[in-house]
Amino acid sequence: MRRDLEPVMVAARFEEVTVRRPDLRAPFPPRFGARLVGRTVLRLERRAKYILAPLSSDETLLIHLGMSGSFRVSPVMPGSEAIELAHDHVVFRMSSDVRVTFNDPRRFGLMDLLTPAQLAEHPALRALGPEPLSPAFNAEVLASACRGKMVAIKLALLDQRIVAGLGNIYACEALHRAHISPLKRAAALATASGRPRDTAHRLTTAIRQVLTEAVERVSSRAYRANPFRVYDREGERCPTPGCGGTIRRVTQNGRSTFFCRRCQR
DNA sequence: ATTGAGACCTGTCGGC
DNA sequence: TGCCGACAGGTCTCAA
Repeated sequence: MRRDLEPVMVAARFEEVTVRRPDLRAPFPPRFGARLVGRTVLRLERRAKYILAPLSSDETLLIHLGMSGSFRVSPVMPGSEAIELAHDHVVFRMSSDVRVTFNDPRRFGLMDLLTPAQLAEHPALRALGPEPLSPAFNAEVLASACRGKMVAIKLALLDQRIVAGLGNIYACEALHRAHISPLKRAAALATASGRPRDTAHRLTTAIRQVLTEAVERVSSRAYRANPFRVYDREGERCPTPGCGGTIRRVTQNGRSTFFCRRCQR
């Protein structure tokens, strides 16, 4: 999403902001539109699953897609009306002559406008753990964050304080690649037998792999029906070479986990 | 402090 | 065909 929006939003000005439905996950801040119009987007950054857009006003636009949010970019054609779909909640008309439309059926998404002080103190942003694709994330860091944790490793991976930006799909996919059972206690990572940190190392490597491939797949628009090895594949054969197991679905804290009991221990 | 359950909201799908 | 429950890529709050 960041890569899609960057070319049309960075260095562009908000010409017009339309809020059709001001109640997403949280209410919009006061004078949301008025504080955007006339401002320029300096950069588009991502942190975990948030997009941050620092503006020429020193405020920062904060965006989260929730479960069902999406953006679409369409050219502004002189004399032709914009197409409006169900659940189009926010429209930005930019000086780059595009419309950027936020669509979100479930309205779990979020848009906020933060002053520098609010940005620095933002509780959700402050609590985030390391970015998984940055050098700050490695086997030592992961193992140490998991030390003493009695929760299942799958749930620890979804905890944004431990690692930032992993969701249900990629937590399942990473554990499968690393051959680690999602049911194992997180603490077991820190005390795994064998070479020191071997398990944690396999997991950090797998996390980097699944995320790197996912970003590549999405930004190249090489879409397939189900590009995942285990997610939403209950009952299918495990894709691990020579495994022969069957993908199972279990529920952990109300979320589905897909894994192979045979090759994930 | 940690953990699990429920809440938020709408759409889709499978079974009867 | 129509209804109903289960489930969905996330996060927050509350209570034990």
